[in-house]
Amino acid sequence: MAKRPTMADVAAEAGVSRALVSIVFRNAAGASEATRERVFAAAGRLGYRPDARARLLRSSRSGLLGVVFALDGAFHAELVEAVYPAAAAAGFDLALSARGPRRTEAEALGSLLDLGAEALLVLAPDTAAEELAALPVPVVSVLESQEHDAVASVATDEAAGIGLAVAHLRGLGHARLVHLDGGAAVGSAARRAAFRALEGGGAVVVPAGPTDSAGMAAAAILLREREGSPDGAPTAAVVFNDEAALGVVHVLRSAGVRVPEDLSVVGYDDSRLAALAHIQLTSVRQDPDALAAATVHAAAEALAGRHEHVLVPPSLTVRASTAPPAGSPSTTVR
Amino acid sequence: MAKRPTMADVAAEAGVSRALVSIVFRNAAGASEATRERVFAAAGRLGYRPDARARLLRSSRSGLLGVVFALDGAFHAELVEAVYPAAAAAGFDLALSARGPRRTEAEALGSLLDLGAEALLVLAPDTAAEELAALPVPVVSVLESQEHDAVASVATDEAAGIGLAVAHLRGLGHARLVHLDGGAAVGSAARRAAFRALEGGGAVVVPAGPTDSAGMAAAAILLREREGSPDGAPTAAVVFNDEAALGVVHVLRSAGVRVPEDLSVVGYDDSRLAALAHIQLTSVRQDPDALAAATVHAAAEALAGRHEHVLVPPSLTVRASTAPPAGSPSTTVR
DNA sequence: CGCGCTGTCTAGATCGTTCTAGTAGAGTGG
DNA sequence: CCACTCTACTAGAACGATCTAGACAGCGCG
Repeated sequence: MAKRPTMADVAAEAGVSRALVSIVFRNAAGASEATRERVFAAAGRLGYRPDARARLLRSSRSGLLGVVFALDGAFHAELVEAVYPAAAAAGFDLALSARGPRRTEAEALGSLLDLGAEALLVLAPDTAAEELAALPVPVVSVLESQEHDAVASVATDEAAGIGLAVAHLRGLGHARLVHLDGGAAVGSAARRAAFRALEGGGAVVVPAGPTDSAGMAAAAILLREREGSPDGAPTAAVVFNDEAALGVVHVLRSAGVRVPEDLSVVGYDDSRLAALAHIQLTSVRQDPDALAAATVHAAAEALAGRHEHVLVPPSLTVRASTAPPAGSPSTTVR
Repeated sequence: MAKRPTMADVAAEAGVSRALVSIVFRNAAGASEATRERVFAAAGRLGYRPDARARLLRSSRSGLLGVVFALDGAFHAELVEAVYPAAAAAGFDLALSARGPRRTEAEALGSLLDLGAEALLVLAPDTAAEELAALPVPVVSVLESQEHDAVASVATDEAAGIGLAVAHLRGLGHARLVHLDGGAAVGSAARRAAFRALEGGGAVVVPAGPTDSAGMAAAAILLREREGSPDGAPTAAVVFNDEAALGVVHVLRSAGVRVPEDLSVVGYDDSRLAALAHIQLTSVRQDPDALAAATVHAAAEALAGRHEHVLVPPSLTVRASTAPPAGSPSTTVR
C-alpha cells in the first residue's frame, strides 16, 4: 500500500511547480496546452488524485453540499439518486448522511457540518424551522415546504397532485370519490385540504394513515358503507400513499370487490410498490429530477442569501388500478 | 452568517495556546482538569466545533470509513443504519456514497477516496475483486463473500439461511419442498446450491428471478404442475427473496390456492415487504447488527493488513405464510 | 530602446488542525 | 545547590491543497 501521491510529487515528475499542477487540475487559466498535457501525463503515471480534504480546507468555497435523508423514507432514495447528477452539473460535490431510528437528525447535520458542507439539503426535516435557520450554513428543506424566511424549501405541490388524481378519475366518469387520508403523517393535512377544496361540501374523507394496515382498516370501513348503500357508494378512491393503497386493494379484492372494475384506486408517490407487477397501481408521481434540480438551485440561491420557496408540480402515472366506473358507456359498449 | 470559529479563537478566548486546545479536544494527556474545563467553556461560548477537514488532513489515521451502497438495495438501508453505531463504537466516522443507475460504483468509490476514507465498505460490490484489491485503501466486501486474499468480506451464510427455511418447513411436517431460485441474481447460485445439498438428488428447483414478476411466472409453472399431479405436488416453497415471494403468493391466491393452508411460502431478506400487514411472509432474516459489527471489525483488521472472510449466521422470522401441510395431524386434529 | 502588456510560470503564505520538540516551574533526592 | 524527573504548557513545522503577488520572456508600439 504505497503512500498516496501528492501534488508535489506530480510537480516533480512533470518538472513544474506545485502551483502549476494546481492550476491544471482546477483547469484555471494560466497554463499552456503543452504543459497541461505533460502534467496530466505525469499525474496519470503516478495515479494521482487531488485530496478533497486539503482542497476543501483551503478554498473557502468548498463546493460541498450535505444531504440528510432517511434510509427508510419512501421517496428519499430516488430523490438522492437524482440529486447526484444535478449537483454535479452545478459544480457541487455531495456528502450524504443518514438519519433514522438509530441516528438523530441532529447527529446527521453535525457530521455534515464537520465535513465542511457549504449548505445542507434536508429531506423531510424533523427539526423546527427556527433551529434549521440557526445553523451556521444555509438550509434547504426538501419535500416539506417551510414558511420561515431564512430556510429555503422545495416541495411537491400537494394540491396539484390531488388535483391530478381527481381530474383523472373525473375524466374516467367517476361521480363519487372518496379520499383515504394519511392521518397525522407529513403532508396528510395538505392533501386532505386539497381534496376538500376540489370536492366542495360533499367531500367524503375517511381517516386512515400512511401504512398498509391503516389502509386495510380504512378499506374495511369503506366495505361496510358499500353494503349499507350499494348505489350511493363511491366508485373511486384517492389514497394517501402507495403503501396504504396496497392494503386497500388487498382488502377489497379479498372481499370480492374488483379493482378497478368495481372501485378504482389511486395511490400517491409512485414508489416501487406501485410498480410491482401484481399491483399496477395508478399513482401520483413526484418528479425526482425536477425536485433535485430545484433543490440544487435553491441551495445555490440560499448561498447567495436568497431563500426560495418552490413548489414542483407532480404528474400522474396511470397503471391498471383505475378504469371507468362499472355502469359507464365506455366499459359496457365495445 | 458569522465565520466559523477556529481553534485559535478558542485558544484566545480561553487564554491558552492552540496546541492545548487540540490536546483538550482529542482528550489526550497533558492538560490539567482546570484548563480542560476552561477550554470547554470557551469553546461552548463560541460555538466551536473542530473542523473535520483539517483534522483529517493532518492526522494520517483519519478514522473515516467510506460506505458504498445502493439506494435501491433491498437490505442496504437497514445495514447502513446499523453500521453507524457500530462504527462510532470503534471510533470511526462514516462517509456515505451511493451508487445506482445514475452513479457508477467507480464514481462512488472515487469520491470516498477523495474525501480521505481510510478503508472502504462496499455493499454488494459490482466491481471485480482484483480491481477492489488494487485500490489504494483496504476494502471490505459486504453481503458478498470474496475469495480474493486482499479483499476482506463479510456476508450472510446463505447455506445456513436456506437450512433454516428448510428445517422450519420440515419441522412443520412438509415432505415435498420446492425452491424458486433467483436466476442470475447475486447470491442465487449459493442459495440454490445449498438447497440442492440439503434435498439431495430429488431436489426440485424452479428457475425464477429476484422480481415479483419472476415470482409470478414461476408460480404459474408451479400451478400447472400442481394440476398435473395433485398428490405429488410440493406443499411448501422456499423463494429466492421477498419480492419474488410476493408475486408467488399473489398468483397462488388468485388461482384459489390458499397460503399457507395449501402451500407454505418462505421468503428471504425479511424486508419491509415481508412485514406488510396483508403479506405476513415468513422470511429468512439477515441480522443487520451482527453484519455491521462484523463489517467494522473486518475493516479494522484490514487496516492492520489482515483480511478476514466472515460468514454471519442468519435467523428466521416466522409469520403467517407457513403452516403445517393440509393433511398433517397438527392441523386436522385439535 | 524603453514601455507596457499578455501569457506562462513560480515562491511563499495560508486554511485549521495535529504533532514534534522543547521550555518553565515544581518537586525529589543526594 | 545541582541534577533529575514530572507535569503543564507553548512555538512552530507539518499535512496537501489554493491563492496572491510577482518574475520572466516575448511581443507590439511609439
